[in-house]
Amino acid sequence: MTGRRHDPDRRSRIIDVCLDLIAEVGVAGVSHRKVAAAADVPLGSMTYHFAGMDELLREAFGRFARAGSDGFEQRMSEATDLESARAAVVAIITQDVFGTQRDLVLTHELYTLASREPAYRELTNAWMARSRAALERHFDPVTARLLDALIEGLTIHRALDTEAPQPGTVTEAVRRITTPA
Amino acid sequence: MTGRRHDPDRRSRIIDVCLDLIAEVGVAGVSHRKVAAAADVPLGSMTYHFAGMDELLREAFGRFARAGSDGFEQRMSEATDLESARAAVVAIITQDVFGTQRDLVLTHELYTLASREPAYRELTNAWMARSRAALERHFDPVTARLLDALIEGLTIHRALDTEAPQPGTVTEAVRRITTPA
DNA sequence: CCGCGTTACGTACGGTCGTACACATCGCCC
DNA sequence: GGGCGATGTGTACGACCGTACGTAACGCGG
Repeated sequence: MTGRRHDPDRRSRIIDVCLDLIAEVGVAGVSHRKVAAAADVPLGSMTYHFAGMDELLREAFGRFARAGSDGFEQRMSEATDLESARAAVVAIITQDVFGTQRDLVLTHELYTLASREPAYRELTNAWMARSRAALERHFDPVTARLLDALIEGLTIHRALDTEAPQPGTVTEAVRRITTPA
Repeated sequence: MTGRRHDPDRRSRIIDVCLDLIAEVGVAGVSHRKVAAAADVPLGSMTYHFAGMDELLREAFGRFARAGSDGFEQRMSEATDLESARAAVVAIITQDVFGTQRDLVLTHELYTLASREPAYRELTNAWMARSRAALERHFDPVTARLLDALIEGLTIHRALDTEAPQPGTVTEAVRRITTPA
């Protein structure tokens, strides 16, 4: 039971390093050998800890999705009224969950996998469900759904657009979407 | 006797087949050999027609982006007033540009590349610029920008969400975004 | 009809990949 | 202390990869 020689978080570290590597070279460029080298573990550790590349990828993106979801919920839970809820959504879009280039790239990689393979779609579905639930604490279901889509779209634009976005644009979009007829 | 010798559209066919293959197995799963087999051309044709994998991918996604852009412009050009412009946007989201699973997957693959490599970001930027210009024929610049983001977001949700979307949701979203204070 | 440049192809090479599997190293129990 | 499972590692194998390059098939001016 106690027989662990070294490095109890090795498995977890491999997963983290794998995410970093994906952000850098893409899922396409990741290999057992590169992850092993980056995590400074022997190649044999890869097959020892993970049944195959799929298992590693699924665990890595599972962790990533859960982390994003947690940040989202946290941010929304701090809002108390309509105005602060709107502000929370703006914060999520402009600085929070996808603030870094790393997270933006990882999000796209995950979506790409999800668009083709059902196993990954479960991850994105769970993520979207949690986001919507968090939004529904402050908005009606239809608005929550639309907001969720808007967040997605504005995030992507922020990721790909080269020209800097207007500061008030996001605020304006959130205001319009959260203003029913 | 070796047939095939003269085949003027070969290069073009390779590009099309490459897109199909990407949709099926992802950029990660594409190789010169697989494309050659799928297009029924010898392996040597790959290096003959394309300097390398990058060139093939860039041409393929260039064609894809231009096709999507064309459809977008066409659809918007048919609108004559505010109401028909709104309807055109709804049509784009729900049935048109990303109507097929193939196109959805390809869009994500392109975004993933663009999020990491500037060469592909030029493609997505040109695409987004054309979309915005088409929208600005009917909407003010800020609204056009927001609409563009909304289209992106709703499209992604349509792609990944398993549960069927409410029919009126998209219409409602477009109405809200295109209704300034 | 004949060279001959252009176009296109077949193949072979060096490299990276995932993974299996023999083997080393440890803690524990007797 | 000595065997013995459990835990972890090093390495080798076969598959697949991109690409370079020698060579064959063609069109055409002479």
